[in-house]
Amino acid sequence: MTEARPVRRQARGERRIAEILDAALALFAEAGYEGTSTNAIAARAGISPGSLYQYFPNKDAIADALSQRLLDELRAAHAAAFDLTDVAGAPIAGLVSRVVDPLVAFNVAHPGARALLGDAATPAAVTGRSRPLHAAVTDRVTAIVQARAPHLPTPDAERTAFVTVQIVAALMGPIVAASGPDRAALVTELKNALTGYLTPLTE
Amino acid sequence: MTEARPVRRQARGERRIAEILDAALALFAEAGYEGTSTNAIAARAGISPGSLYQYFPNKDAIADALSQRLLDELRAAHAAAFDLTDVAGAPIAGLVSRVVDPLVAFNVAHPGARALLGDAATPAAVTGRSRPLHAAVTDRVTAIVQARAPHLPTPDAERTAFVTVQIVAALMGPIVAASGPDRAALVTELKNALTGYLTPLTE
Amino acid sequence: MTEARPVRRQARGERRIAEILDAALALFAEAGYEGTSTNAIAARAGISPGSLYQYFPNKDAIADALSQRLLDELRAAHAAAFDLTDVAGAPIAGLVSRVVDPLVAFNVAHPGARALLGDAATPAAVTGRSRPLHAAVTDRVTAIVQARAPHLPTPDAERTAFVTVQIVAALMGPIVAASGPDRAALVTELKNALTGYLTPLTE
Amino acid sequence: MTEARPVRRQARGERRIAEILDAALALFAEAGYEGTSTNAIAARAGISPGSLYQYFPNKDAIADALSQRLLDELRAAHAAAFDLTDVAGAPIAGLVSRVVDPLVAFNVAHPGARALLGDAATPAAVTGRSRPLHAAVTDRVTAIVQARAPHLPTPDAERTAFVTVQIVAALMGPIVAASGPDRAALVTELKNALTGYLTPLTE
DNA sequence: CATGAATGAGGCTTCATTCAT
DNA sequence: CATGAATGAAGCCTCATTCAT
Repeated sequence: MTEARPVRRQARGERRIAEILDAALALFAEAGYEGTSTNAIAARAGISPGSLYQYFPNKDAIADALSQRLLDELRAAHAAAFDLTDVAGAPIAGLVSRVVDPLVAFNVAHPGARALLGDAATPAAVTGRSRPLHAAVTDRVTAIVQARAPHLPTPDAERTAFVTVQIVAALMGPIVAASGPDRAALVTELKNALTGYLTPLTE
Repeated sequence: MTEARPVRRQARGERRIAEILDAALALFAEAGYEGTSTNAIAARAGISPGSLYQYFPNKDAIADALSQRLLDELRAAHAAAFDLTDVAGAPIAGLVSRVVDPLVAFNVAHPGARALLGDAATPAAVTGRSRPLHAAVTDRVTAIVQARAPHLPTPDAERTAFVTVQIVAALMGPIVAASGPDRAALVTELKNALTGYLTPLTE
Repeated sequence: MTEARPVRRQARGERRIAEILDAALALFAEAGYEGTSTNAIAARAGISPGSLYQYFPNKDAIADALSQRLLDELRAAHAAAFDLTDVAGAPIAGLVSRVVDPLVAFNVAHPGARALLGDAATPAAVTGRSRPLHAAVTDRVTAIVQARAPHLPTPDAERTAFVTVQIVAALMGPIVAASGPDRAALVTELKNALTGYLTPLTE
Repeated sequence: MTEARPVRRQARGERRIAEILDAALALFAEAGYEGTSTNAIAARAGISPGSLYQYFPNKDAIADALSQRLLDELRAAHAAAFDLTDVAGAPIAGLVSRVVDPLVAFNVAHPGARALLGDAATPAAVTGRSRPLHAAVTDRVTAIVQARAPHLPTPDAERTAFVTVQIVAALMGPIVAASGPDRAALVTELKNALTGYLTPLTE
């Protein structure tokens, strides 16, 4: 019993954090980062404004923690769906599917992730926050590109990965927003675009 | 005297409006839409806050008018650089260049257009504002797609145009932000991506 | 008429500033610096919180401006009541009266000046604000001390002035708070203390 | 078992109280009364906020208890260093030293006492708290004054004591804040001032 | 039609205090 | 009696918008 407490306490704390991040994620998705007030996050999380600050020192920290959480989830999801061992000679189209499908699933499961993925289009300087999600995904894609096209100089691989991620990010919003058949169609387009873009690199 | 005035007044009014939009464009580029205050716009435009509201009913209206103005300019620029008459059998790569180059030139000339182009990634619901620029560009691209691939059903052509525009928009930010050689490299990537994406449609 | 406006405008602005400072002075006197909210100052000044910030960038600036205003008034009052030309051989007791009386009159006329005079006892580090009033008065007293006791090394004169001002400041609160006869008695005590302290320096 | 506990409990309680007051004293010295949060006091005392309120009903009560404790300590220190039996015909300068030295020692040993000594300059009405320390010291000084100048009417003796204490308090801050040689110089000045002030009373 | 002072709601954050465990 | 999460009022400040001049 005396041992159970810290656990339960800690558990409660982590649940609270999760609730706050859930609330923030939902609101960021609805109104963006700037359009979401900390009081609104607290209210949505079912706590008082003061409580919010027991878990996060300020609004930015919430966004950062949310980014981190999404990043972890994304990493886990992607790792589960994709391993780098058999990339070598695989056909591009298949690779693209294996990269895109988990990403789409993830984003559909987490609408609002995009608000943190941080408008690819918006310079970080403007928002004042970094975009760890983006960077992490780009790193991952760079690795895949280099595994598949080993002859490509690193800077080129990085640029390719960057462009790829931008394209994916650009279409993820519409994909998430679309309903069943439209979504599938957009996903197909995305894959076609990526395949068309990446195929020449390996020839 | 009473007859001469309206003209001059109107002229002055339009100049004022242009100045306001110039100011807004610059500030949106620097700090984003939310990060830009109407007072700041007025100050940059060299007028008082009260005067600003003589020309625009609210902040959103400024963004809308700016979108419209950019749209007009873009349309004009694009029309000057591109005509639809010889699209029929032209090679895709060339077409892509003819579409992309003026767009890049336009965006480089108008950094900040992107703040209005409205983060392709950000649903209009979030910003609360529509994205006429985007829609107009998409229409234009749809026309080109249909001219080049007449057999494509209209919905497909529209989707293709949409995806194309998303891709362009997604890379325009980095392109504008990049310096000389990096910018050129990114433009090349963009063209490659578009060419890779669009070529299969005509086969 | 067209010329009158800027003047009236400016006049109104300065009146507003004066009203704000009056309100701040009264409230600082009642509740101290920390105990006084900017909203309270605005309310007492009969304006909205927002208006307050049209004239001052933040709370500290109000305190600083108030210090400056009090300083100016004090300087004027003291200059009017005291000149340095005949200090040389004057008897200390008379000098003390000539210094103390205007100060007392000033502080009685401006209760609350003390809140800015900045609790001699409170290190500036704590309040985060400097104490220009104090410094100015000390400078003035240093000058008088050096005029009366020319042989005194400067550091000693400065320390003497500092101690003098501390003593005056320490008793000014009670003096201002006291009623007629008690006040007079305290003023006499203050003068006696200063005379007793300063007389040996000139022998 | 039930009988043994109360003692230990009480002992522990007093130790807790002492720790809280220690923490409060340190923090008051660093940041002043208003600048010190109860949570900070609890943290510094190594307990939880809730526990703090088990010992004190509110923040003011902490300050009051601290005042009381300082008062007791001061009384003890002073009683040890000074007895009233031989005051009668003693030279003023010596008396002053015997009063001032323990006070300085005490304040140096307890920086932060001043925050409670309650800015001599700040009316109690402002802080909302009384100043028992001040009152007690004044009583003590009144007794000394009356022992040394028996002919002085009580009200005069009280006023003299009050002024004396104000002067001491006014210089105690700078004295505590000063380093070695500067401190000594200030202490000398303080003694000179008091001697100059008090000597005439006995003639 | 210009001006710029005025407005006041609302945002982020702190903190004295309470309460469930 | 300890804990520490929870509370919510209040503080400072910003900004879209209005209004007197």
